[in-house]
This record gives sequence, structure tokens and C-alpha cells, in this order.
Amino acid sequence: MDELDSAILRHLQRDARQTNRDLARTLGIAPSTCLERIRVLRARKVIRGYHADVDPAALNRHVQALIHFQIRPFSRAIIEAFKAYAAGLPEVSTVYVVTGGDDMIVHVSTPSVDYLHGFLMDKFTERREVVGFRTSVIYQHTHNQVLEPLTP
Amino acid sequence: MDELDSAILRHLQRDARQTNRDLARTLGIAPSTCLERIRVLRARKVIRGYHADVDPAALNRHVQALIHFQIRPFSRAIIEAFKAYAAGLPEVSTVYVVTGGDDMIVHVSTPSVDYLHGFLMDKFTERREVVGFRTSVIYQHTHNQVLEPLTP
DNA sequence: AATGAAAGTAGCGTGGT
DNA sequence: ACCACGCTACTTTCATT
Repeated sequence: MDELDSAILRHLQRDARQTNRDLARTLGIAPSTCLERIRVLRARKVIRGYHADVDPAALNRHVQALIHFQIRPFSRAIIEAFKAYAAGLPEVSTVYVVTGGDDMIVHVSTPSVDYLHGFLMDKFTERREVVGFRTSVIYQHTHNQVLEPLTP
Repeated sequence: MDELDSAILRHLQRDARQTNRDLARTLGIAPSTCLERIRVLRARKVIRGYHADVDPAALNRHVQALIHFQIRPFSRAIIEAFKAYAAGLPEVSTVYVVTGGDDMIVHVSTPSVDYLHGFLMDKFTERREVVGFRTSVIYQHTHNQVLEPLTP
């Protein structure tokens, strides 16, 4: 992980579909060198994948929310099972297992407020391990697609 | 947005670097057709971009957290300013503006717990609009990279 | 580890159905 | 709208440094 690798990661986070030639040209290296660097970064799992960023509204997901869960009993097996359950629901985009006031925070996106309400009622209220949850509707969110390496 | 567009989005969310030819072949359409569909989806901003997914640990970001903020006074200008401030910090990956108990939830990733503590102290405690915040350290998180269209 | 050339392959415009 | 063709450009391997 030298400065060149960092530069490659920075550029591929911003635009994953630029050609290898273009990337090599902007970095001032040969295309074959650039290709090999990227191959190694993938093999080392530093680059985990390449994903298109799709507007949720185009997928009929106009209402997003964060759901804060309290789970009891708090054991590894229960947490793992609930995490797997939540992550498998098509409305769910992210599951965070956290410390603090809540045990789990789940990011969901749904067509409407009505759909969200029905979804929460149908999928979570009946589960024994869920002793309580709280909904935060998301008004806006901005995502920083390019993360730089940090120095300790 | 027909079934073919949905299929294209599904595949590009899973792997944004597959060639147009491969995608066309798996969908059973001509490459030129596929290319034109993708071009329109980009022009309509349904596809917002293509991004490499990089392991945060490789960027020296071993400790992630969600920070829950209470902001006062609660006005559009104050919220916008704080959002812009937070989103501009390199440690921050996502800013959610929400309803409910909190006003803003910020996803951060840092090298260590010490770094996180110093970061919170240096960047947030001195800001007047921050009347309180709470930290949830993230133990695990799973992200669903492929979002399907939902039917109302 | 980086390069340059060479072979295979893909992108993308044009025209046709 | 979709497909077929063809030119140009890209990717990728390998010998060389």
C-alpha cells in the first residue's frame, strides 16, 4: 500500500468504469502496470467489488428510515439470527450491530410511509427477540463515496 | 423502466465492471441495445455513478461508529450548515438528517478508539449548534449492494 | 516491479430490419 | 426499439529491462 495504490483506490472509488488506459495516463504509469496493481488490490480484497449507484426513487423507494432496535436476550446467537433475518429483507439496505442505547440499527427504504408502517408491523413486531424499536425517518442523506486513507 | 431496465440495474449493482457484451449476453439482447439502455439510464440519473467498494481496514479505518446529534436551534440554515461541515470531514462517510429523537446521524470511520475520541472532541464539542451527541460503536455491518425495485 | 509490443477482445457509431 | 457490421480503441499477456 504505497502512494500509487492509494491514488488508484481514490480514482476507482470516484469512477469505477474509467478505462485502465485513462487511469494509467492520469497516474503517469504504463497501462500494464496499472492493471497489475489493480489485480493485486482485488486479490488482497482491498477492493471488494464495483457497484453501480442507483437512485432509490427510481426503484420506487421514496421513503427511507433508520430503525433502532433493542434485542433481548442479548446473545451472539440471537444477534446473528436477527441480523441475518433483517439483511435478507428486500427493503433493508444496511444492518449495523452497535453498542450504546441500541443493539441494532437498520437502514430501510420503502415506497411510502404507509408501506413503511406496514413493513415494520408485519416483519418486526411479532419477533420475540425484539423488545422495542424506534423509527427515524431520513429527510436527506449525503454519502461520501471516496474515502482517503487516514494516518494514525 | 421496464423489466429489462430492472435487470440491467440489478446486474450493474452487483458488478459494475462487467463488459457490456457480457451483460448483453446474460440478458439475451444485442450489445448495442444494452449499451443504449444504459446510456439512457445514466442520462435520466437513474444510475448516479459507479464506485469501487474498498475495505475500510485497508485505509486504516478500523473503528466505525454512528454519532447521534442533537442540534439547536433547529432551523434549516443551521441544519444545512452542520450537514455541510460534517460531510466535509474526511472521517465521515455518511450524514443522515432525520426525524425522531435525534436530528442528525453521522457514520464515521477512524483508525482507533483513541482517534475517534479525539476526533469527536476536536470537531464537535466546540460547535455551538451541537447541544448533545451520543456515540454508537459499530461492531459489524452488512450492506446490501443490490436493491430491487419495490411494488407499492 | 515496471515497461512496450502484439494478439485478442470490446466499445460504439452507422445503417438496416 | 432492436440488431448486424465494422472501425477504432481497449485489455491483457509475455518477453525484456
